[in-house]
Amino acid sequence: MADLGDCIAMMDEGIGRMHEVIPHLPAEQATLCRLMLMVGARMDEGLEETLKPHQLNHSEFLTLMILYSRPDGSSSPGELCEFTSQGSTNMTRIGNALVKRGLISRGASAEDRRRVLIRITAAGRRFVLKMLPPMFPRVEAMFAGFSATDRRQLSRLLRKLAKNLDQLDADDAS
Amino acid sequence: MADLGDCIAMMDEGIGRMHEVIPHLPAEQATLCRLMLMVGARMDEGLEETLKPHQLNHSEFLTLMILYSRPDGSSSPGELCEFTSQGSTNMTRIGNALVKRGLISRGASAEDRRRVLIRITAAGRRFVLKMLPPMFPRVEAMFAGFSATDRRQLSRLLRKLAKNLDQLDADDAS
DNA sequence: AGAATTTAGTTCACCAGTGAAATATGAATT
DNA sequence: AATTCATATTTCACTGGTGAACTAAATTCT
Repeated sequence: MADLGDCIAMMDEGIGRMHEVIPHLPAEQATLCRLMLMVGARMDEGLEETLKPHQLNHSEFLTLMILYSRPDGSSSPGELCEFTSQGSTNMTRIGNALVKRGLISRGASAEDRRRVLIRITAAGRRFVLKMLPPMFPRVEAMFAGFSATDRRQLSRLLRKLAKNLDQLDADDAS
Repeated sequence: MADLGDCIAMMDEGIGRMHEVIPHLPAEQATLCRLMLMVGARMDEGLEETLKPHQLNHSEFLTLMILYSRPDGSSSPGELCEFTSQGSTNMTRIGNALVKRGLISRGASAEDRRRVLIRITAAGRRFVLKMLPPMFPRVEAMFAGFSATDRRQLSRLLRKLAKNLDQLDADDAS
């Protein structure tokens, strides 16, 4: 796998040269944009790699974590789609996969029988409790050398960025 | 498309509840991790959306931009793989697509005939110069409300995070 | 020089995810 | 009761990307 540092160096040079040719290019913002994309993608790859031994992919993992973190351990496909940013087509497949492994159960809701009720099983909970702790050291190592202030700042800036992105999406839609 | 703000609120609650059950969970780092993944993914979606009218996907765009930003406008598949973080298989397909549209040219290298020389064409340059400027407002809007300090901080923190990720990958490999 | 190894790219078969359309069913509105 | 709307699933065709096997050229090692 290529070094992120190298990719970043390449990008800095590249954007620098582009900026000379296209003076009104917002170089600083473009750089931040590319940084986010690169680092985000690399984190995703890392996570996917971590999950592989457990035979899970990112969206299955996320689905399971949402269910686990729910007070009642349950949700509906639609809601899971929303919070995992997955399409319903894919959520059906994710559900199939997790049901087959016995980590979740799927049944019709009592009140509204259009709805499907998805619930994490006892085995699912055990699975999460077993697979999660070994991931902690890696997550901590990612932020090695980050002061408490650094972490607060990063959190603040990412949330601010998220808000701007939501605003952009809202503008597009209208 | 679901609101990022909602997803983030969900995550904050979820990680909070998990933290009660699993006290040694590194909640702050996990939150930062998820924030990066969510915001990164959303930026990726936005970019993909922006590129769709031009019939390009992210990796084709990136490939083209790297070539454009090169002093001599040329590179090799292997090098492009490295900096786009793509596999060679996929780079072959990207090349096919861009050649078919006349945006790049592909030929055997004179010195080393295993190598393939990829070069952006005049049409490719015109294409970039035409499609790029309309993207600037969006990039600027992403960082609306970011002070100069905010931007510097974010850049610093992302680069730091990148360094840690490289370190982790290096450790894994050894 | 000749064999073995390494490097660069391509081809092929596959997987994960998407978007659209069809189906089914229940809920809400009138 | 009929219409409209909401929820979920399935199927199908498609995109983007990957791993494994393969080809060809160059480099290294006797």
